[in-house]
Amino acid sequence: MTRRVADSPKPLYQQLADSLRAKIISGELSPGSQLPTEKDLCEEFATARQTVRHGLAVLVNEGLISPARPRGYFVRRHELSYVRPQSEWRPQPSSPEMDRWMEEQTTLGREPSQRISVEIIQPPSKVAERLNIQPTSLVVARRRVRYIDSEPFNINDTFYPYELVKGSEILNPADIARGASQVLTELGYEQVRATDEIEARMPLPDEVARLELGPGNPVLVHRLTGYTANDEPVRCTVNVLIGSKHVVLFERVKPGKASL
Amino acid sequence: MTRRVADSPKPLYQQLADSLRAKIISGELSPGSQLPTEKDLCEEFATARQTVRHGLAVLVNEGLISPARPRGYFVRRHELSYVRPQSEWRPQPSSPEMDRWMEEQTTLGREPSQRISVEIIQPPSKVAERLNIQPTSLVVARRRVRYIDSEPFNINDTFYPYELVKGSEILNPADIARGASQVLTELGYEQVRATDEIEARMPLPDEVARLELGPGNPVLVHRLTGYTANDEPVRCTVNVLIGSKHVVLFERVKPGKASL
DNA sequence: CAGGTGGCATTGTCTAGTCAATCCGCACCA
DNA sequence: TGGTGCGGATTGACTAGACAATGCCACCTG
Repeated sequence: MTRRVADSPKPLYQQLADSLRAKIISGELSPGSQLPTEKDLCEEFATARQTVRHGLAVLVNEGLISPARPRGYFVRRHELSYVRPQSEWRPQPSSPEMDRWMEEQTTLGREPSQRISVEIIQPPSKVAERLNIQPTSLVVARRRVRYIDSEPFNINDTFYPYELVKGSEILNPADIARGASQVLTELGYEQVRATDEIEARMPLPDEVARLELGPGNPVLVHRLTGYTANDEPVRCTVNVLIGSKHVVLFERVKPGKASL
Repeated sequence: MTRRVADSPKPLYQQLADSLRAKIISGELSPGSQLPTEKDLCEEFATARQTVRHGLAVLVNEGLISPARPRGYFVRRHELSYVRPQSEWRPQPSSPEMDRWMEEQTTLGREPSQRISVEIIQPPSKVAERLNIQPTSLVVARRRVRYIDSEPFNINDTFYPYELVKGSEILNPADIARGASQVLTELGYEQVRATDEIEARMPLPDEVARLELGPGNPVLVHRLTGYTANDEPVRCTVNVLIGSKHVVLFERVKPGKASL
């Protein structure tokens, strides 16, 4: 038997999703609060459990709620941190122990940590294009997963043409306090120009694994290519940021106008 | 009866999703091609239709496939257009008939169109913050939905403090060929500085409606605030870009280094 | 040949159940 | 007092069906 009326074209699971979504957006159900259980919703909407689950799945995939088995469904929290790509040109961090990101997060009262690994590989095609090299030539991939309060925060993979950085500190899978771009400068490849490409998509399986993501969690992909004064690309960084945790911020001044 | 073996902890619907996802990523199933029907997959995986549908739903929500009822499921295409926020400082468009975006798209051989509406409202809280005004004061909201080849492409809503622009051309819900920021300059509020904030999230219901989005389609939100030489905010633009169709591009030069 | 029309394959919605997995708290025992 | 184990509530996985809705295509009709 179908409980849908001819006049109401919307399927029941959509009505359920709409109803709960409205409560979440209006704030009636605030972040962190618990939703009614599936059983309760079955009774409220006089329907089978599968239909209720279908409606809840819609909201899960919209990133609005997440199930915490077997405690129930909860409204998700969204706390955004700013990412400022331009800050890489700023003065060096004061502490020689930590890189810029670690220092920033510590200042904000969080507990940052990161896992670094280094590989020598053939570059992914998008990276090869941006570094202007053959896909068969070698690059050094410096891969980082960064954590805050032991929760995954973002992925930060930087690719350098192998010929440029061989034998340098960059091959060492440890923190480089003064920054990898400082090392590049010392090697004679100062990065004076950069392009930033930013896109949004759903994560790939390996990203899901590395960032421990569930459904309804898009990622912000920030691809940064750095060039020398001769317009030679020296590095390509691929940042994969969890959408619900990051905002990327740029500041621009009209050409010809005095900057601050 | 459960067909899951004790050794294989993955549920069947995940195995199905993994199997098809691998074929899509490897290219065995190329963009635009059709997947096996639900019935075929039921036989292949020896399972009930609901389980197959569950597996397919995973891929739909990952943005990899989309169902075209009743023809079957197809691998989604992703074609990205570049968005360059910095180009607003560039010389004016040559044609007096079209604004910059329309002209760019026409040059690329596409058929752009847009729907413009203007309202005078109280600003959303995020906009009020950025314009540094009370949430109860009035703003002019110039709303645009842009289409390419009659498919929705992005949303482009700009908010101006009402006091700044009242009586001007900006209240007119039509194309402003020389650009709205030129009008602001003529009114004595030249925008010489801007900040860009970019985030990724799943779309809200009104965005789903305006952009005709299905599941698995994250959006890129680009929030642009423009300031005068006195650091007064003069406008706040909220661009909602369909993730699978846009890349935002910035170019930077290290301070103190000569630009091109 | 143009236009309608009906059948068919396919996906969409929904039911009513079973059994598994997980976490939490409470009762019980040492 | 402190662990320890058990049970209950809840979500997760899956089955085997029914009927609706949609778009396409082949066929019939004028």
